[in-house]
Amino acid sequence: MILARLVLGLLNLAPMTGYDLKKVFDSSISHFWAADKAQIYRTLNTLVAEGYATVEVVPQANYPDRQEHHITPAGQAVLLEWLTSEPTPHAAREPFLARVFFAGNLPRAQVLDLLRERRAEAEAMLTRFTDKRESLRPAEADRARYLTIATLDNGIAHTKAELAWLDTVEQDLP
Amino acid sequence: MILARLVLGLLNLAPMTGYDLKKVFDSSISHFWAADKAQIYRTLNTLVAEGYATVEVVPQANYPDRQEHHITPAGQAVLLEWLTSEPTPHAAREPFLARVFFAGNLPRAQVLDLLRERRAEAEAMLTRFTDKRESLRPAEADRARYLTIATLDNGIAHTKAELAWLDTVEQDLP
DNA sequence: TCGCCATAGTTGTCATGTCGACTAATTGCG
DNA sequence: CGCAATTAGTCGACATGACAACTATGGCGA
Repeated sequence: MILARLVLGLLNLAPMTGYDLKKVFDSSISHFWAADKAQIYRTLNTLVAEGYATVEVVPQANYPDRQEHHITPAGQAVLLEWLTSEPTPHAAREPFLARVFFAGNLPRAQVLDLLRERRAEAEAMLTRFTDKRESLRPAEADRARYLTIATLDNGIAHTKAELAWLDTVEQDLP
Repeated sequence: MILARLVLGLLNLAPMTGYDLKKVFDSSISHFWAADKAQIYRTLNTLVAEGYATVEVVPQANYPDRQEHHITPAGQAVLLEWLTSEPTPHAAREPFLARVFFAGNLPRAQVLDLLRERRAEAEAMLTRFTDKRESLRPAEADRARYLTIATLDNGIAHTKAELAWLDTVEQDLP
């Protein structure tokens, strides 16, 4: 489970509850990973069962108890191992390109619709990414911070590449 | 099932067996979709059950019978509907970026290793893509052909963007 | 006061993907 | 001659993901 590695990575930065993790996934991580709430909680359970994390129940005054999960040394070991292991080649899966591939029988106008919808999506993504990027601007001297920002820059670069591709296809489409 | 749509798209180009489909997926489609053999055969079964495809058994002299699957008018209808329907936003999932995000504690040299492995992968992809692109060069006047080539160009554009991103990260990494 | 929102987490079910083993005939290579 | 590869397809089991419903509590605004 790769999600287990990501969760360990986050727990390594700070102890967190499943609820916290979900929020981090939806904010800082959303540009390269999406995680289901139920999946996160189940992953935490397996991590505890495997000894890669421990739970500390923190009572709160007006809110439900926090089940704070802490990474263990064993957990840090598998995290490190994951980071340095051979990457398994990522299976391509691009639903939009699938549509484009089969859109040959459609009238030209409908193909252009398809492309314009994609453009709208890409433009929305680009503004989201650049906005976030602006808010993160300072402190690039430390490596960890530089790398997290670099993942955002990666998203920005790819989104721009997508827009440039759309430019040429919209122009040249016979 | 989105795989069902892709299979319908291919059956719409020509009647095929599951075996044929697998080969097409692994050659013409591999740059944007990966499909498991078992999954393809099961998808064909459901397509037949739903009335979107029919089977024609074609005996062969020296090889096992071919179970040629043909798209039906109903199948063509759902294919068309898919092509023109709202695209469902694609959940981001980039294992490599996940590693980069958490690689902050690693020594600089190991981060560079990670990046160089990625570069090797990207360069291999780029040559595969451009090779295929060379072999496909002529006949861009017809829209269907243009679009299938455009999906390849999309892969090339993104791979180049990835390499450019790697250039700057490898240079600037603190 | 009613209902919604935020906090925090659980459970169930279905869909989809993944991996590997298995059948079976034929062709080609060394 | 033997063995691997190609053609063609099937089956079972498990992993992963997705979606929704459900339990609780307390704060806040209309």
